[in-house]
Amino acid sequence: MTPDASLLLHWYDHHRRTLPWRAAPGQQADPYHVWLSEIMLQQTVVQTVIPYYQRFLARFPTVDALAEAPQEEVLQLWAGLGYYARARNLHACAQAVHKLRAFPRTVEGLQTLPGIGAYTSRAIAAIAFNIPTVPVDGNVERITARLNAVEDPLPAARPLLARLASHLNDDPAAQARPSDFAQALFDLGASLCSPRSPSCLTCPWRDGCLARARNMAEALPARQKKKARPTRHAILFRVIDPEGRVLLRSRPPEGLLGGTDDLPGTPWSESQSTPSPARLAETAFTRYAPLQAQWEDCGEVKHIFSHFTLLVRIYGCTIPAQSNYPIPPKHGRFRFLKEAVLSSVMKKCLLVGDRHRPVPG
DNA sequence: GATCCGTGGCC
DNA sequence: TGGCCAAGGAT
Repeated sequence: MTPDASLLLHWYDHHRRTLPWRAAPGQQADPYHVWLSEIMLQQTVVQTVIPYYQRFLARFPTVDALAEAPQEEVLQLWAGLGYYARARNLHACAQAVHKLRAFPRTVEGLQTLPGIGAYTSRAIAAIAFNIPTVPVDGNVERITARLNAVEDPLPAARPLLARLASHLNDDPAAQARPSDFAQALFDLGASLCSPRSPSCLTCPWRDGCLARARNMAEALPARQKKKARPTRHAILFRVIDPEGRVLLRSRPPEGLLGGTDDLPGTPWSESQSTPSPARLAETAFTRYAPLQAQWEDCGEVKHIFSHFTLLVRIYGCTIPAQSNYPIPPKHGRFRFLKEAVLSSVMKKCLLVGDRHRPVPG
């Protein structure tokens, strides 16, 4: 069914959330602001994004400023947000837009840019350029699954939900305010039509909603069961120099935590092929330690990634002043914390325990 | 279609 | 505690 768009827009006019990247009512949003926020919001909640968004905008007021910045600085500002390919693509996209002199104003044109896919292209087109299109994110999938009582599990139901969602735009009232309509869908999904305990009683679309009629809103959309997360183990070494710097490597530019810095140590092995902890430690000290030292156990860090759990044992040592310990470059170089690009997992690894810690920065 | 790719909050 | 989920994209 196609619900009444004017009911949703009326609700939105009274319950609209104020967000840093949103234009004031009746105003046109800045495409740069919309794009930057949408990239950050991919798989990331609003409250996490807000401080990052503010820092980015303060440092890079325009897309050209972002394009001209060194990638290292972009990554540093991004550090902690996760999915670091987004930062790489963000930078590449800024440079492409800089060359084009402006953001493309069509869904197809936007989608040719790095980091902009089916969802983000439509979000920018609708919000920044007022083009009548429905961006289908997790919110819109959930709303659509409930309106139509679609019981097929995600992700297989995705094409069906996208097709159904596109019909939300059939209502001329939606096409009259594409930017507001898209954002109204997000606000509805974030507040009333939430994943758990949806507030159907006050929903502007309660009357036509099949899931509500069948009392199954909370159970939708169904999802395919995810397979269990394996555990990987590693031993990492925290070497502090007399100035309080820490020995850090640069990770390869692509792949897991691409472009961030990390502590030297063993590979992050699968638990299957992992020898006993004692054996792993022995191998670590002889094969992977950056130097021979009296290693002190600084503790364990557990970190959950999207597709595996990491258990890290940290061993630390502090190099005495006026001494010379040659360290092969493959183990990294000494850096102050503020010079480093630190993922959340590495921040944990640097802070655990109370000895052999780098100076705060 | 399936997999890889972070992080933090919630119950 | 552990599983779930969030304004997805690239390969």
